[in-house]
Amino acid sequence: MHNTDKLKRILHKENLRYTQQRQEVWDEICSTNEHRDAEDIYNSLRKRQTNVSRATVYRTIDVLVKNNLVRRLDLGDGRSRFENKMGIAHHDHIVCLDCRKIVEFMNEEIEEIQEQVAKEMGFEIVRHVHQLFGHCLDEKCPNK
Amino acid sequence: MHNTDKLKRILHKENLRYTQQRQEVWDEICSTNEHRDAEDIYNSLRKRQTNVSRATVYRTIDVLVKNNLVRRLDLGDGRSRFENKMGIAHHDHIVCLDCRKIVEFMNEEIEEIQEQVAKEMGFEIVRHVHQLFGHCLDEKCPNK
DNA sequence: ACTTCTTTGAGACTCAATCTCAATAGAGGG
DNA sequence: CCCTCTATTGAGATTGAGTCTCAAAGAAGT
Repeated sequence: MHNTDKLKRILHKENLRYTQQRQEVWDEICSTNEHRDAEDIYNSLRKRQTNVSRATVYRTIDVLVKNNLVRRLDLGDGRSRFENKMGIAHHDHIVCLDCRKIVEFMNEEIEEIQEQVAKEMGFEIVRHVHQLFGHCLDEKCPNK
Repeated sequence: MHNTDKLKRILHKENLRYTQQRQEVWDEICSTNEHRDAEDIYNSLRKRQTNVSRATVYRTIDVLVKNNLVRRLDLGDGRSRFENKMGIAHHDHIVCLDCRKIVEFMNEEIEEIQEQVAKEMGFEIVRHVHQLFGHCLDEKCPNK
């Protein structure tokens, strides 16, 4: 995997050292496409005997987010979720209020209009948050 | 002012009592169109000799938000902002990363497309969050 | 006025996230 | 390979927004 190279590159750029712990955190984040919070990631590491402290998990995630290897997701419930961003196209999220399922969506038209709107109002967009909350029509969803 | 009527109506609907403190909090929120957090509102009340406890401020805001008199805004910085919603049309927000200025925007086209997208993905939207973060081109902005 | 039930306030508590600082460990030079 | 110079780590303390507790105060109906 080139996960190691990628990590080494950004650490070097940031004048940070390549350490076992940072590699472990990055590996763990790359291991799934779920939307996990820092505590989940910390627990997954412990479960496989990899002891990285909570502080290091948080610190490493910050570096990864800053360098666009990871995306921070704020769903308004007080803890940040994280998703691996490597080779993943931009998208936003729809969240089911009943089963907490998170689905991704992407609409080029919305992206363009929002860019246009910002321009008209004298802003240069750096990032955006677009989340839809509602009820899914899934059979297995507790609401049905 | 009909602020009193409106408040009394929702308190009655919720089987809650009409109290001086709840009126004070609601009045304070109605007094500006800024996007303030709970602490700001609490401090404003104290400044004008109106002693309402922090707990009551939070509790009252929750009731107001639940009943659509107030909107809760989560800008991802860890504290909720609130805005009076009375007679205010729906809108979303653009935030300047440099001067923290908050500007409102509304685009019917985006609203329609997002509704369409959700439908296609099997969701019924209840609410949404759409925020743009970037740099404003204002002369007075520290970035310039 | 009496009774009942809700609300309030002060401060304790929660929980995610950040900070502290002594001990540990990269990375380059000799 | 060792040494020195820093950066990093981990355990636990701390922060800060928000919530909870519970005794005292206050609505609202009779």
